[in-house]
Amino acid sequence: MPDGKEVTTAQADVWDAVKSSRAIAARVNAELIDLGMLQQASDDAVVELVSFDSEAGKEIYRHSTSHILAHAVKELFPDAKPAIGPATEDGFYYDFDRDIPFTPEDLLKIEKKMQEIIKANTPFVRKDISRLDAIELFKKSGDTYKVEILEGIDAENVSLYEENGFVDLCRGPHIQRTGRIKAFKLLSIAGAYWRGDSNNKMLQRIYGTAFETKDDLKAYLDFLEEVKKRDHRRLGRELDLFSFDENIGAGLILWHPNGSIMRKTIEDFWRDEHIKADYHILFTPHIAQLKLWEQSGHWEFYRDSMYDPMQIDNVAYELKPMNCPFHISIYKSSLRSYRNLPIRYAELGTVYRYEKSGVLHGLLRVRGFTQDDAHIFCREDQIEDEIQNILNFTLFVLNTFGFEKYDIYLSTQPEKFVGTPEIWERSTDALKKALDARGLSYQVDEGGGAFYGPKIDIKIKDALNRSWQCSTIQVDFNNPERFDLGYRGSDGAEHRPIMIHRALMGSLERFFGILIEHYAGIFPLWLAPMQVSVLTIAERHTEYAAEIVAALKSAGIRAEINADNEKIGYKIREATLRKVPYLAIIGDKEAEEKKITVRKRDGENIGPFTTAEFIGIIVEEIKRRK
RNA sequence: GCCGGGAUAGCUCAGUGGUAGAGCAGCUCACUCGUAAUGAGCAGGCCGAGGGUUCAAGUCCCUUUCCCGGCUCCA
Repeated sequence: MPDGKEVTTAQADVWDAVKSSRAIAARVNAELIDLGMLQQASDDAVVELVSFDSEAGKEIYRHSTSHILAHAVKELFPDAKPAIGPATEDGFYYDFDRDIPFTPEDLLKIEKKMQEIIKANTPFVRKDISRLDAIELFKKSGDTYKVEILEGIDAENVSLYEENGFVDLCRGPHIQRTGRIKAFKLLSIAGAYWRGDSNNKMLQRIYGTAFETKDDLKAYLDFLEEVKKRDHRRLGRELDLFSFDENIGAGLILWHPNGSIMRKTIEDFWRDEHIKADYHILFTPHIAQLKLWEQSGHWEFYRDSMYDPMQIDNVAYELKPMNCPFHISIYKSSLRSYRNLPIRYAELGTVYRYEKSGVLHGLLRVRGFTQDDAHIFCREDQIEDEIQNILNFTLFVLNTFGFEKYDIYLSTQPEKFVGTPEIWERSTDALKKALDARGLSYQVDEGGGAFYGPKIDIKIKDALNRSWQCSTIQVDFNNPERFDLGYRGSDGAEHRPIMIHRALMGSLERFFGILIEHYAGIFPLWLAPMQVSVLTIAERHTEYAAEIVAALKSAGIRAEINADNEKIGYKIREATLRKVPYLAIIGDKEAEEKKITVRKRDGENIGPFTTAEFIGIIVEEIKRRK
């Protein structure tokens, strides 16, 4: 039962329970079935009712809505061939093959037709037939995609669901009647390859979502609105942080003054903390000879997303897509002994990758970006300690930027790999131990490691509970081999070091985009591009206000004066829209008492303070980075 | 890269083959004002770029750049 109660299938009891519940389907002996099939369950079966509250329930509910969508499309556009229509995490979609593209107006028509189908409240009827009969049936109706699916199914029998004359191939289960759908909305139209393969035909996908109540649907649509409001591309323009220019090129970012000062703040923090954590900060070139990436193997694997090499003095040069070969070269610039290890090199290294035009997306997917990269060269026996250090360091950095929830994944040896199984086992074990030592729970992605070593990925959750993968820690057995790295051991012999690649933010640009959305542009004081705006009431206050700004600036605070010929309400509004954390308001009272009245971003008034008191408060808050 | 939709003033957008518009922002002037928009005036455009159809193109057609929603991809 949804409430956790289990009952036996004395039919009458079960039906009473179903009637008084919001059940959508049932799970009998762990198998999901239609409610209508409950009668066939044996008396000793364990029955659980599945409602919309469960993932399975949502999926069935939304999948049924997608059937209704297909039914409506079929009625309105008989030339459209249905392909597949599953539920997704927060909705559903259905793919159709049709020569004429659907328009937003079509969507409204389809919604209307769906309402009619729901209102008719006809039952979903399951039919079990042989696979071959089903193929015949769909061949007759010209449903070539269904035929193709059936041809790929490895079973004697399949099930069909029919609802008021509309038949679809489906494993089920479904809701009992179309009237069960209480709230749905079609959201968008997009292209999608048949079976997700870019060699296949492009179909038209209609996205939608469905909920059990109108209120829940509204809450979801409100959430989508909130996502839109926080869109870093929109806030990036509104807060004048960055832009793109058609004349410069797709996926190439222009950092405006406001964005740049924030980036500088982030970079300063990053570099300072790395130096404290015994990393060496590096700078390396943006282009280098192609042979470096031939040697690293990147050219072989990622040629498609690397820019074409350029010929310079008859030598092929390449815009760098990765920083590792440079760090490796620095490692190799001197003989290393076991006493030197670990050596930690860190760089905010800007790399260029040719991303397909269609995937570019604001700051989140670009063609030029800066990795907060580090490479650690260590002995095998140092891996565990190093990973532990990195984990602590990573979580500290993520916390500082306001991310406190994350999912951690450990990826293990894939089918194709370099190195020996023994070293894979030992280092994977070291990663596990490091995670356990920090008391971090994680999921294991079996076989999900890169060919060159196991890795730990950390996905952060933002204020809207959306997941973003930023941090990655990867052990590398490949590059030390390819670049013939060595160190002199205590035994006097030459040994091969292990490399650990690691990024905390991943890409500075992308992380910045995520930060914008996480904070909705309302940045904590230490990051805010303008920290204090000093607003004058009238012209005669300009002089005192300028004194305050000068004092704030000399204390390292980002401050400005707004002595414009405007009313105070206007100035407050203007600064509030720019999300300036503190507004100092200067009028006769303040000028006379040599004090400052302060209005916080949320509208709260504090003070009055002397300039020194106010500076103390601000500096302290900046220091705490909260 | 693929499918679909777009690009008009700094921003948000209207303009269905016949004289390029609005609001906000900007500038000027007046008001010197106490916690989210004072009023008036002015200026602002190669209608993304290139080609074509037409007496006439922001509007129709082709090419191209860039953007948006997805798909595929992401060291």
